[in-house]
Amino acid sequence: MNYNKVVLVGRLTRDPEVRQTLNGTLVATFTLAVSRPNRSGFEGNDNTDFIRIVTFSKLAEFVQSYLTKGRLILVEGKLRINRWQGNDGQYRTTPEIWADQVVFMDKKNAAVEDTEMVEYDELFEDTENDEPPF
Amino acid sequence: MNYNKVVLVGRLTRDPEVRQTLNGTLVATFTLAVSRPNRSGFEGNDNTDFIRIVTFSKLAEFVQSYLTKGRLILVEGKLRINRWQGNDGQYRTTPEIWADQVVFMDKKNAAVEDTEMVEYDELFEDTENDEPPF
Amino acid sequence: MNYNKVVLVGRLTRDPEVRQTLNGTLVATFTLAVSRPNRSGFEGNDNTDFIRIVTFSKLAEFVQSYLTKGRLILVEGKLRINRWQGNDGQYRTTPEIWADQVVFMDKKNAAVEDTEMVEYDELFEDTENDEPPF
Amino acid sequence: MNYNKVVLVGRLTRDPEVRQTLNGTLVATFTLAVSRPNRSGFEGNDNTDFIRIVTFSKLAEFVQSYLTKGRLILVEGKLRINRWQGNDGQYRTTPEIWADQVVFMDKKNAAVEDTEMVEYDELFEDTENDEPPF
DNA sequence: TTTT
DNA sequence: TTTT
Repeated sequence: MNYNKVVLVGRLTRDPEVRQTLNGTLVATFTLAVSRPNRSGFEGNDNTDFIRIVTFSKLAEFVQSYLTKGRLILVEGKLRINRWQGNDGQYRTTPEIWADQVVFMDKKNAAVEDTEMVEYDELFEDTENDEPPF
Repeated sequence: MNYNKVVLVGRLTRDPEVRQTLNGTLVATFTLAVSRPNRSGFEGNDNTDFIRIVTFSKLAEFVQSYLTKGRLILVEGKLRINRWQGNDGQYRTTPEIWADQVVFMDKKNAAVEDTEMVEYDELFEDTENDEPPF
Repeated sequence: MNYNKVVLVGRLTRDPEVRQTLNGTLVATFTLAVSRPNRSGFEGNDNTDFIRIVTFSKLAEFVQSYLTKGRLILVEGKLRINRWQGNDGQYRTTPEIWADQVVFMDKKNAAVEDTEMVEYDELFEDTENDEPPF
Repeated sequence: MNYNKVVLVGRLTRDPEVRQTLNGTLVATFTLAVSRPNRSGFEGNDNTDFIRIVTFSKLAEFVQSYLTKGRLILVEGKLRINRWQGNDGQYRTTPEIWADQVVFMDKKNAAVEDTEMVEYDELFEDTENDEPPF
């Protein structure tokens, strides 16, 4: 009965960092600068949220291959709040987005999801006629 | 550079209809009644959008097994505008949502995505310590 | 208990059309071409949804002033399914998005919502100190 | 060219806290427990994100009047990452959602936005006929 | 610590 | 009828 969805558009503050988990899964992370619209409805750069994005597996490969500092992208994913205890015994809380989709917004033609793409169109090759769909 | 996302919460007007494509893919469809909030910000049932939802494969199985008339659900997917020609030669346009996620909102505990779930938590079993995540 | 949200990124197929309702409200409409990602996860132009967008009042003014054919924008709004009876007595159904936010994706610096922007930052000018926010 | 949108469904961990800013704006805050779906696609309560929600003005009044511990709600808003310096000189980062819409998911009929509701339907009273909308 |  |  719960749901968690985030959609962000912003720019990478740096090139992504790539590492691997113990079991070999590729993990690519980066920070997205998402500026807030100001009073006039137009954006300023005075107020910006810097949001950590985490990607895995195929999507991490895509990130590693195509994303670089300064690129404008759309990220879709889930907000996760990590809670951990510092050396001083205090609990801290750090947010990150576990992305499941990345779309370029600034150059040509690319979007990738963290899933196998289903070939929907192929399913219906036989229905190219004049019948209403329902 | 394009993106298409829809999130709806509403009730099934009937039990889903299930069929199969020529190549054997399961397809389950149903109509979601999504009422519009009225002037006071509270909902009436006088104004309602009836939106056709289409699901495939595993998600269609889930829909077939669990969804029934009247249930309250959240649907996430893509808006598709089908365009087809009627017997009178006129073009018509019918909208539908190709769902990739369904979440129950009215009973206990269920959500299903049209993808294999990645075992994110398992990836990090080794990192349960006091280090900050970044 | 219902909810209806759409987020689209695509290009205007033409310049917006502007008109007024009987009571003087400005209405600007246009069609957004939203192409579907193809099998490789990269976009093609073979498959595109053409989606009618409707804006009112201030947002319509913004659309009239800034949007032109070919521009890449993000639109947020609600999906509405209009149902009407044709001359032949048949019922038809046409979808449209009633937008409440438009963001440029292709040039510099603009986003507008169909509401007065609240000056959140001003509310907290007094809290610029070292205290945690909660 | 930036965008920031979050949609969450979860339960209040406590009754909201209400306060006022120096200039008199009402602020209501609460924590939303959003559980993550587990491997089978069904939810467990072992893994939950606890997400701080902030509301202002009219929406804060609504929250104060209607929301109580345990209620299931949908929240729409923006993700903000606050950065502040602790007594130890260390920088911390705390996430919160600045909500602009709240919808009940567990009882009857309510949704409120942080804006004046526009009377769209009234605008078109004169168009209740058999004409296609475009 | 940050992007345009 | 359609955008890049």
